[in-house]
Amino acid sequence: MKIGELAKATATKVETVRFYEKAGLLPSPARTDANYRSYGPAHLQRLSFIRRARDLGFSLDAVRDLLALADDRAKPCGAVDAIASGHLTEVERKIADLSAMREELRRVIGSCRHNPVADCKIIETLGPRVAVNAGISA
Amino acid sequence: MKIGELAKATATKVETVRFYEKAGLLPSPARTDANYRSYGPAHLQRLSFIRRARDLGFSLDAVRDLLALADDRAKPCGAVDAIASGHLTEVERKIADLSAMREELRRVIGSCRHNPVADCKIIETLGPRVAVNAGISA
DNA sequence: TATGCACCCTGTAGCAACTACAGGGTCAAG
DNA sequence: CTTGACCCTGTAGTTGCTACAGGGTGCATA
Repeated sequence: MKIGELAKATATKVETVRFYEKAGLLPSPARTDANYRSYGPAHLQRLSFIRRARDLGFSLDAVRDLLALADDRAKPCGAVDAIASGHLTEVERKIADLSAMREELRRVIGSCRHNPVADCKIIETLGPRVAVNAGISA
Repeated sequence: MKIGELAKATATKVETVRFYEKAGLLPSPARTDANYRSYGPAHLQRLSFIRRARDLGFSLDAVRDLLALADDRAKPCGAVDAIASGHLTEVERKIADLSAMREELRRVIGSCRHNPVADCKIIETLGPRVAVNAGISA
């Protein structure tokens, strides 16, 4: 399959596919006589892995690690586990942050309708979270 | 107060404060004789607003809009509301995605201990989400 | 056969939002 | 009077793409 098809199949832009190749995440495929990239099912598999991992918030570096581990199928699973565990912690933190944010946005949106900005709670909501213990002189 | 104090008070790096100034988010402060930036409480207020909004995932553009609206306190609240609503949708999507991810990570971490990578579920878990309706010939 | 048009190629430059120097100046303490 | 922590400007790097520019390929259609 050609790059455009692969891109479509994985909801990726063509440029991004080439970017992943240059970044060493996706192996360079065979080329046609016309120098077109020619992908097989393994590439599709791998790119969908990459996309999904990226969607799930793994950095390209983390994806690289994961792929390396996936390729070396004899190795014990501990390393994968470590990456995933580290990531889980991060994900849980993000969820907590975003949940707090969601509540504030809801509150803001709920309290904010049809009022002039002067009465808009968003400014208050977002404004006054200053670090206290910093010894500021003004 | 000097830039280092302001930075500390808002958990921001000095370079980032200067970056916000150059980006038009934080007004240029007065300077001392030594050409040091000299900030007042209004700057502290505004920077804490910026930091918090950024923390909550607003883009610099959105923050700029928010600040403009906050400055022009006569305007109706609708525009603020629109920005916040748009952002809420995004946040809810992110939370949903991350929650799904958290569940998968937990499952993976639970099932993956002490096995070789060949039996590691993380690869399966991340792999086979391919768009179906794309008319691929292989 | 020609001539579009969609697709492919490489390479480089740009985006957000910082972050990190390099190469200097300032100032208070010891 | 020097040492060290701070400040200044400016530029270049980072991540993860995205968007050209300037060209080549392949297939249908007039």
